Amino acid sequence: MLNQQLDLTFQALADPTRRAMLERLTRSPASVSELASPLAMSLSAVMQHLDVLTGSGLVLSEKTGRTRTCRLNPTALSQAETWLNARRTEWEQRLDRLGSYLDTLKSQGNANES
Amino acid sequence: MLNQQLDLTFQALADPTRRAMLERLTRSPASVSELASPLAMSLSAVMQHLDVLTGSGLVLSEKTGRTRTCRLNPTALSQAETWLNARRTEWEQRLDRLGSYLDTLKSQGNANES
DNA sequence: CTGTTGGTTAAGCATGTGCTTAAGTATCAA
DNA sequence: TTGATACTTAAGCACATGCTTAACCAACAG
Repeated sequence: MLNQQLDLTFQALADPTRRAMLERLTRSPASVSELASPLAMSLSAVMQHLDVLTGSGLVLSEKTGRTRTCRLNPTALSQAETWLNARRTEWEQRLDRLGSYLDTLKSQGNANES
Repeated sequence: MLNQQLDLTFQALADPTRRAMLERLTRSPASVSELASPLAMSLSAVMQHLDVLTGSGLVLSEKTGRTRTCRLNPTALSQAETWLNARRTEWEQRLDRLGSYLDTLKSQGNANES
């Protein structure tokens, strides 16, 4: 299912540490220890966050020598953005329809009201 | 931090049942049992999902008589959308700055096969 | 008043999440 | 080869999550 992808993406985005890592990666690719250095937790914990991020597809990484370089993958990001955008758009369209419906009611009401 | 709001919002969005409830609410407001009827779980479970949705601010509800009517709150939605948009935009700006460098990297080392 | 409907609350349980420490495995440098 | 560096894996623990069932309360309807 494609929805499973959204599960993983939103779940990954739900943690402030992981969002901080993503914000770091929007500036430039980084190694695991570069990602870890500003964070007040063990390297192992950062690795586990990184697993969530790569598991969701939000982050790609490859290893050269003994360092792993991580970078943002915008595809998964824009998929989540698309879902949110669709919801907001549908909601606004509904509001528009409701608006004109209310307008109709109003003019009808003027005719029907005693 | 105001980021706690993002935690709650993304956490709420990370569950397929809750996203289904939101999609239902984009069409029209609904009562708790209307929200529950297409879902294969107890009313109590739906209530708990609803608590998460209202707790994140994504859904507003008010009770009249014995029925509670729920409706979408687009504000929290667009806040999450804004965060995603900012990340993608920053990433694209970075890509623009480094575009030719990435092309160089690609033609250098990566003999990418199917 | 009596029963039904619509919702709410509480308890319990299995599984998931976010850490920790400890013990690896490969590089790379000297 | 010896040792530091950069990550990796495993185990364990406290707490959160996503359900369940059961009991409960507050409108209505008859």
